[in-house]
Amino acid sequence: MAVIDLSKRDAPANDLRQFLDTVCDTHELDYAAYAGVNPIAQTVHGFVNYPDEWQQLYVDQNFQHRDPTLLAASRSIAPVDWKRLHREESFDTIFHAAHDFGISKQGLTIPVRGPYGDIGLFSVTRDCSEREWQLLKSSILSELQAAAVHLHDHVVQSHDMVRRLTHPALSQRETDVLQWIAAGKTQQDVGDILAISSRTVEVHLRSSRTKLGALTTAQAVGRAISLGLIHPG
Amino acid sequence: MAVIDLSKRDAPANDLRQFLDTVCDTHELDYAAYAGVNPIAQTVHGFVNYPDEWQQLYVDQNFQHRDPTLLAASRSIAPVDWKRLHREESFDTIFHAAHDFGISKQGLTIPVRGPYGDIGLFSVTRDCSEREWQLLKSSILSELQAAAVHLHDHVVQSHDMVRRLTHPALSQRETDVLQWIAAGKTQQDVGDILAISSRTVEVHLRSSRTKLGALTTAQAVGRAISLGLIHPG
DNA sequence: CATTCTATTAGGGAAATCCCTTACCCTGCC
DNA sequence: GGCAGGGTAAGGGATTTCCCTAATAGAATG
Repeated sequence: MAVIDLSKRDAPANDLRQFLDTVCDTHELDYAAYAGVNPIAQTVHGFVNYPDEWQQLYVDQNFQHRDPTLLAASRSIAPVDWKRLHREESFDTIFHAAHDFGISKQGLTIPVRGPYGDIGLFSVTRDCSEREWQLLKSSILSELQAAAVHLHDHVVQSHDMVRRLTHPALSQRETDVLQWIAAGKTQQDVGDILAISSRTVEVHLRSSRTKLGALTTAQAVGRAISLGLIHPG
Repeated sequence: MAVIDLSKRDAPANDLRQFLDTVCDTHELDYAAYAGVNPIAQTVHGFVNYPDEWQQLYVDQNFQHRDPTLLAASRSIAPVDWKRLHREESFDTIFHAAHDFGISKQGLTIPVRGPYGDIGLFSVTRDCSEREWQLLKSSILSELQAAAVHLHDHVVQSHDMVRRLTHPALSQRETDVLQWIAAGKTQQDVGDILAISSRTVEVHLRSSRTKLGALTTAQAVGRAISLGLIHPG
């Protein structure tokens, strides 16, 4: 098994980048990429070994917000073969450009989730015939999945992402209020239930929205549910 | 939290039970177990190939609430070797009892998370020397991780199907609107995005609420997310 | 011990949502 | 054909939410 134990190293970006290279070398892959999604800050941190020019374009164009491989994988449990996305319009938009940099349309993305809503997305590509790709995939998929878990675990352990997420911390009152709102109560209802003014309820809601990075209460409810902070009512 | 034995309810569970047996046979393991945690319904769905008597005791004693292997794994990204838990008091409490049924203290639990807060916990055990265990573990870990993902994906897929069948579908427009609302847009924003009046957006929202049995849009968003009809924004 | 930060409480006024109603176009059923 | 039902679209007016401001208490920091 060709998994480097990153946890035994001081590993900022260089080691992660090197880990991607090692994965590619040992598994006959062209490129590998890791993207860590922080759902609260709405940020994506990535490490890739794609050509610098493609990397630059990708970032400049904000592709991470509409990359169908990332979107599909972030909604899936199992690995997503990009073949499933070939029909989608947005796929062509991005991979037509990627092709100019020698990046294949053949690849897959493996999602890994942590306990605080954090998502790691590990992608690899390989330019070859479809039959070769299927053979390669089936022979290395489980090792890639293990590598993805390893990678995401390591990034979350070392990155400050975890510190914000492990203290996701809605206060008791904020959780109470949001839970009742998710249960379909109005602010006035919640005020009556909790024996406080509806204006106070609104303040708790506002600070909940701020902490969750949500623009509206509806978004905050959705996010809190997906983070396991409250339950759907 | 109730434990539901899938093997006595759903038909496909027999396949899953058989899958556990296969994993044990091909990887020289004693026992395997899967527990699916549904944070919304507050239930644990499990199937195992442990001895029936142990299963019975486990359920009767509500061990799922304090089983340290499940607790540790549900907070971890990477697989948890039970060795790490041997010091804990709660571990002895349960595994002293388990030992009477021929279940080893040597094992590991692999967590897998889905996009809606759902967690799958896949555990395997093997009674052997520690050195043998380490060797076995390193040789099959990645395959076990892949198996865990496969299991959880399979379980969630079949449950989703059930939920989708018993719940009314939202129309395309309703889904569009609700998805944008969940992404933090206002009704006016959504109207601009979809090139319709904000009043029309409101009508779609209202019929979404009606169909989902929700009193407010926030509740509808929460419910739609938990039903997998839209994604958290 | 002063200071800063967060949690909790709340009011006035602007902004957005929500309810009721109308309208048109489909699709399916008697 | 006629008609019921659902999807889509929209306006007027009542209700609710949201933003700004502000006070108090307790915990953490220096």
